[in-house]
Amino acid sequence: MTDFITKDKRTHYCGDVGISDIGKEVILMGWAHRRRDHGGVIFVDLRDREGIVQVVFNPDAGDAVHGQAHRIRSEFVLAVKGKVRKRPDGMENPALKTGGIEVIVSELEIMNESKTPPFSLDDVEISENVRLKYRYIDLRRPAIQQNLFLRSRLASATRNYFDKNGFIEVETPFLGKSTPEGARDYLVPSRIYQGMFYALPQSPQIFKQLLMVSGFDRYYQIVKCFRDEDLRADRQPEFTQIDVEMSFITEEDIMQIMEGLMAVIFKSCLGREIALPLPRLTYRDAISRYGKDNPDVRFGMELVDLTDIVKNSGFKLFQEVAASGGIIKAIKAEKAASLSRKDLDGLKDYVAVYGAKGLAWAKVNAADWTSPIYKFLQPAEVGNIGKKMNAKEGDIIFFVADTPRVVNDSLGNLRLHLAKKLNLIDPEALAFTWITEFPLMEYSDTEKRFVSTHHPFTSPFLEDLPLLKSDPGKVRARAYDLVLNGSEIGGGSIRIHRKDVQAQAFDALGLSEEEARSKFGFLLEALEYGAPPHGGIAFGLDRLTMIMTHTESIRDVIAFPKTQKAACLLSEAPSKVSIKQLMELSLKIV
RNA sequence: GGGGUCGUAGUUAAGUUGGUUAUAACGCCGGCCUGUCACGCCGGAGGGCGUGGGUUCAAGUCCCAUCGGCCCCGCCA
Repeated sequence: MTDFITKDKRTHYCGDVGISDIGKEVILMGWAHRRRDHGGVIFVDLRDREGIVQVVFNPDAGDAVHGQAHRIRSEFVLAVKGKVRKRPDGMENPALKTGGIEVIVSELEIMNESKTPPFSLDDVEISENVRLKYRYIDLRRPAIQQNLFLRSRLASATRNYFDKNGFIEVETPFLGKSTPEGARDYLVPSRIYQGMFYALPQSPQIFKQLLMVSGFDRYYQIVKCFRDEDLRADRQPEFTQIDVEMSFITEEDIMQIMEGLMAVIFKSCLGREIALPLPRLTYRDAISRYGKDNPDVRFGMELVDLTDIVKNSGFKLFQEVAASGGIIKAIKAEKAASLSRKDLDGLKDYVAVYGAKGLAWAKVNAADWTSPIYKFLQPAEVGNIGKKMNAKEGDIIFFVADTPRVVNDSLGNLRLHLAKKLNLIDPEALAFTWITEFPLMEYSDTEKRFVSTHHPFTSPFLEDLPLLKSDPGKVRARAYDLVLNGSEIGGGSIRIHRKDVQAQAFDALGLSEEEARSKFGFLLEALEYGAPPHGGIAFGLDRLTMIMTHTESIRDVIAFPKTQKAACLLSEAPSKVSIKQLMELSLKIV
């Protein structure tokens, strides 16, 4: 009897056995992916993380091998010893990396049996609740394993890059202090201080700034962050950031370092070259041309402002919107004849989600337009619009007239929607854009005050400082986001390093000195002890992995993700806790 | 907080205007089979339709509530 593992070590991964191993005796361990039992000869596809190889059980191998092989079922764990053989002529399987060879088994151990799995690893369309409940089986699927391997290589390349460039990785606390502003905190009750709570970090923001005050100069960390907000296809309550902070630098230095990181990551993980430097767009231009601050620039179809052309239009709606301070913008879908009348009407519902009360469209013909609004427009208007939009026969123009916010929002999203529908996006393209000059703060209708666009420690442009009191919405921030293929993959800023400027910022945010002192007192005090000029950035590791693996869901790049209701179907978290636990924390469920 | 969509054997789905014992494929179990690779052939088991109410002579099919998966708006500095 062979003593697998203790004496006979595995010699190869299944997927690594190849032509060069012909004639060798190998020892393989893995899972029975599929069996084909012919009564006589039995074939088993043996699978491990590196791939699949066909192992063959011949009747002449004896009962201890061939007899046992009849018992093998899906996902049994096997160890086999055997000789690698070139497959007989015409029996090769080109679909398999190892399809040129097979292993003739001389010894077999069934190391473990398996219940019949709830789903086949080959089925692609298993409902997600089943997949998540049996995540450990789901994670056996090669496609997901590939995602996690790439994620690991990405993290490794990142650490390597920062190590080479003089950065130090420092761990910051998970149990911290709840801060106002920003996302809802996950809270952790304190046993020792009854009635008090820690908060899990939304990001290590303040601590990394303190590390700059301490003189570490260049910090990075690959770190979990927690935000108790509602989930989306690209949002999980716990997610991973590549967090960076540097001292004695400007925006340019940070952007340059991060562009280098992107180049290294894409080169080492995917073999792709990134042309540097990366293109930039101001926030203002991004909104104006794409309607969003995370524009997908893999295709055109930019937003065109028609307000001047149609403000005196025969179409009353355009006239009224323009008169009341609104704007009229349009996008042009080229050669969009494939869109039916029904499609066009359906798009109305699509933009309604973003607050648009209507969506006008116009099919451009050789001499006129087919459009519900054509009859209201003067010929000169039609001509000017067509000219400004460079419209050609077969194009379709979409108009939205509303407040700037609604117009940009709805057309910006419609642009994306149409691009997908019309197949305008090259799935292999990598379109990076830096977005700069964000507004420092925006007015919040719900809070009835100005709130930070980025966070309250973001430095304003010095020349805009005087506006902080008079017109806070106009102050530009020294903040920057990196957008890749329409997804915000990172963002950061130059921080305020002087206490007096920080106080002005808090003041503009409506935070009193006492409030600021009680919430951020330790940071304010630190700024008084020789804080260097500093700034940083944080990247979303999960989103970056999504783009690199072409996955639609963040759950496909996280080993054990939460559902949209923030539950773990595998472990059944969250769960009730015992009265005893509650008592220790002096908590009562209301 | 709101909108949409889905929930029927282990899995993926079908299920007519409510009407006998709820279909299929794959999987599973048993038998046969020495070159398959989605092996093949023969036979078989398996669910009462997410859950709880209601309407009806009769409910996967209609109504109400509720639970859960997914997508979106709000939210996410």
